Amino acid sequence: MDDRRYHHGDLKKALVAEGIALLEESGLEGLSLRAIAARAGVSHAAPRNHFGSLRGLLTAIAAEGFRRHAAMMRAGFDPDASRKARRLAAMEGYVRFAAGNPALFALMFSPMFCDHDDPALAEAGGESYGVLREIARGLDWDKDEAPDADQRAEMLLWSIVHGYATLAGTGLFRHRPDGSPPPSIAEIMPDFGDRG
Amino acid sequence: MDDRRYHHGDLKKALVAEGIALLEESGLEGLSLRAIAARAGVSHAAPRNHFGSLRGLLTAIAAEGFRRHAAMMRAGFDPDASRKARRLAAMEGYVRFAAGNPALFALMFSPMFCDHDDPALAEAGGESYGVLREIARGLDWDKDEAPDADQRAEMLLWSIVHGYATLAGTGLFRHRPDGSPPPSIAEIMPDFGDRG
DNA sequence: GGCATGAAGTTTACATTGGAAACATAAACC
DNA sequence: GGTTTATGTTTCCAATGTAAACTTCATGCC
Repeated sequence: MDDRRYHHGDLKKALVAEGIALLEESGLEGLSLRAIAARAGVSHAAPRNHFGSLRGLLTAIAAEGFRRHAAMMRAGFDPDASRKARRLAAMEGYVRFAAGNPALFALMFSPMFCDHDDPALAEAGGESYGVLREIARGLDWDKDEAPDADQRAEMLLWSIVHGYATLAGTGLFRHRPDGSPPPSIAEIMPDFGDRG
Repeated sequence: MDDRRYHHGDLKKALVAEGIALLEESGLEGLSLRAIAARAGVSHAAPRNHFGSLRGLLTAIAAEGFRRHAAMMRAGFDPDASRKARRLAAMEGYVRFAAGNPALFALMFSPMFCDHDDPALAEAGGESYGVLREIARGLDWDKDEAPDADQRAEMLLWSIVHGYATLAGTGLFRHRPDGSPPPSIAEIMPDFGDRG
């Protein structure tokens, strides 16, 4: 294989990969269409053929991010564990992803950079949300008798874990009086019961 | 007063005000140093004297945002109401601010745009956080006996309300099956008790 | 095999942006 | 009254995303 060939082979995948790599090396501010293209060894106009615009490329990157996000949530999933344990494991995966990929995580939830109406992104996001639905099911909290109990349990759980991940990632949580790192998500998660 | 005078008078304040206005008119993507300067009727190099760089200006804008944020949280504060009622009122203020000023809210929490180490921003943010501490005090949840119960109550409350505000603002919460808007923060907030 | 067709990349050009430096104006201070 | 310093302006520059014209190459058809 000649590595100086005119056509790249699978530039689409390569651009997404290089974009993610660059994102974690230089953060969101270091990201640019030209930098990504250079890393992939193509001209800065090449991405246009595959993604239309920078926004399109970022949207594809975000979609890949959601796939990895979902995977990391599922990573600690022990099917034999209690529902409560699996719930916490998934939440910790959520937070671990945000902490390990801060720039990518920020991109994924920024309508400024990526287009949440894009079908591919919506599907990838749905994959991630699916895990959340799974662990929210059966969550027993004080308002469970009402009609949309399920949706509201999902929203509560999502709010807690997303808020924690975002604030922790932004470095806004203060250290403990003794200088140790702030409490983990497990330490602030209320001990909700389970129905069924 | 001649409005063509060379010196502006209070350009510093004007730039922050125009920045916020532009932010809510055109969103974060419409924001630029040159656009703000033009709105204030000065050249694009003028802001440099007061803020050093675009990042400095955005940081000042974020600080003003936090002041308004704190004010809106305090807006529904009835000193005679129960602690629980005040807590919910402040949380609703938090969410209302985010919904009413989506771009400013996003800016305030984006380390990409503003410098959270800036003393002025830190102080303004502290003002906002102070309200949160106030309403978190006495929150009775299942882990309250432990040592840093207070900090953990603050973090939990903050995570819930910030997560909700962010996700709702990004439009990620789905509408109800019947088409009505997603549950409010009051509808998903667990009914924690109060100590003391 | 030869050749049209279109996908995939490159080159060039352009408007916009933030920042830097040199300069102009006015206010403040002695 | 003259100097100094804050405050704005002008001009220039490098970087960025987009667009259009051009090039290369793979594919399908006769």
